[in-house]
Amino acid sequence: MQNGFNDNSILVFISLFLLKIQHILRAEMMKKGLWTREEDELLSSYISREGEGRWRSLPKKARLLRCGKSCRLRWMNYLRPSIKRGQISADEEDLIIRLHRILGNRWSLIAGRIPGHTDNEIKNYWNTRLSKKLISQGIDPKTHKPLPSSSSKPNQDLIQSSSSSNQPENISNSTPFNPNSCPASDDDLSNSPDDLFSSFLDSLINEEPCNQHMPIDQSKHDDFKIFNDNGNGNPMK
DNA sequence: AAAAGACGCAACCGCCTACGT
DNA sequence: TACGTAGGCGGTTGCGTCTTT
Repeated sequence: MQNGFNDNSILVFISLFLLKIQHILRAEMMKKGLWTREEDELLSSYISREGEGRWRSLPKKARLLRCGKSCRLRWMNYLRPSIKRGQISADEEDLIIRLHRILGNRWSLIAGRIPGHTDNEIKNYWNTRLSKKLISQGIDPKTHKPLPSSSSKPNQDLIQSSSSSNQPENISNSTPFNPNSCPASDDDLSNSPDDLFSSFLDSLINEEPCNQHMPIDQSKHDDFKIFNDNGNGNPMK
């Protein structure tokens, strides 16, 4: 070739082009919408054989016409054996409200403390029931403070906005979690940051006084970031 | 009985962080 | 350091079902 290209480079180019076309066609063919029983069985049996992870390559290996994200979501929210998929009890409902008052819309963190229920399930439950329940009780579901007395009746604007991004007022901007303070017991002194965060949450949920805040070492605990984020639900960089 | 509206929930989308190269 | 990929999260959408008219 005189212009700088040889046969090999043309072949490479064509191969890459065909791969791209294949990729586009596959994306176009991806199925959306509700999962069928057959798809659930394919996904479950594949994960039971190969385990979780590698979601992007999973659909092809499991012979599913779904994107990896869709497979992961289906497994995490519905097919995992640990999910109990039942009615949320009154105790759990109370816990969700307490946790939401502390954590805001951090559904995954809330779900982490409600065994057998997923973040999506709790998010839906909050948006469809609990927020309305609080409004009917005269409580602002965003701030967990009493609504203005003039609007004690359910307010449609509030109902609609209650699902939008919000932040807990009482914690996020005032009292950050300090892994070094307020151990629940002497044993906690040797606990991991996760345990300490858990104890911290427990103390907040139970409204125990915790006023021995010490200088904070944020690097010791990832969950600390939730109290210092940028307002969109994701920790600050 | 049928149409319209409301509701609940599964799933999608876009953005982010973590991690490997 | 920059970039690409995978996984995770919260907000939103859209569809099926239920209720009301």
